[in-house]
Amino acid sequence: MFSKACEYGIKATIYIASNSHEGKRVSLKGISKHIDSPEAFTAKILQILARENVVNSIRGINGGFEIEESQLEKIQLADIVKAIDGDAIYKGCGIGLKECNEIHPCPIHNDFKIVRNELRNLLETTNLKSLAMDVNSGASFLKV
Amino acid sequence: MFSKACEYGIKATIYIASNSHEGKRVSLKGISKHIDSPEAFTAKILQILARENVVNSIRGINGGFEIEESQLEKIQLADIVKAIDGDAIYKGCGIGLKECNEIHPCPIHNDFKIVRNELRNLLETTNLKSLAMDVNSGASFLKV
DNA sequence: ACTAAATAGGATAAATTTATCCGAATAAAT
DNA sequence: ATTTATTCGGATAAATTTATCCTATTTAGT
Repeated sequence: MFSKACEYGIKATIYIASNSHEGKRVSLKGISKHIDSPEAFTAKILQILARENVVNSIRGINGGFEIEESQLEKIQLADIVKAIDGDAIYKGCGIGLKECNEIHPCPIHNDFKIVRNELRNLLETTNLKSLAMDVNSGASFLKV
Repeated sequence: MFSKACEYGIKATIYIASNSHEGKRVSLKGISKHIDSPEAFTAKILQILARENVVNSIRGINGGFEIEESQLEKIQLADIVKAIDGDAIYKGCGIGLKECNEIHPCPIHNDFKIVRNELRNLLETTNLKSLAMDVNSGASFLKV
């Protein structure tokens, strides 16, 4: 479904969010440890997310990654996915037709539309704050 | 969502089905032409599908691929996807946790479950015959 | 038997994704 | 100023996916 890079990106961002929500900045090392991801590869992904303004990166000693508290409710899962995998997954045709729509549908267009919209809805309406709070309360987990 | 191989596999199988439904056997060449896919790569995918008994392959002159009329209603999209990509896409965790379930959920588990089940339902209840008939009637398309 | 047309399957190449390494840049602390 | 901890970014490597090529095998027709 999502690329590995995107999976790491989602987990990393939620981890950063859950710490930012508690006023803590986290380092790459801490992130990859907590989400169980390869450090250098995770760094690349965080670079992308920082460039796309999903997370803030702070260089130098005591640096790391954080998200402004005020942003936590504004950033949606879709922002992360879009930055890393693009939006084909929740906008494109299920079997890769370039032109696939109501008047020129692929064979699974109508059924797939439902899945895609469900996914799109999930991604576009789930904000970081709620995800972070679930992790903080122990209601959900980022690894294993 | 699906791999390229799986997209080709789905399109190829529907194309074979739509011809089998009309009593016609089709060749690799004809398939890749009609679904707009690389011939040799498509051959590999058809090999897999033949091994998994999704399609029948007939070697030699006048050979090609076909599906028994009686099978058209029995084969579901899920059979194709499972043979090529496996079932992780409609059974696994959205962000790749090995253990992700009600008592140890990832942060998107509950919302993602809906998408996954919708997808699973689509794949497991859509049979080849209905897809083939739509293509034959001009209601849906396999390329562009 | 021979030929021609087709799939099977092994070897390999190209492209993309995933992953690592290392020096540069940055910033705080001493 | 120097040291130290950190991210940035370029280069490269490893793994996987996508794609091609070529020979073997199979089968129908002659």
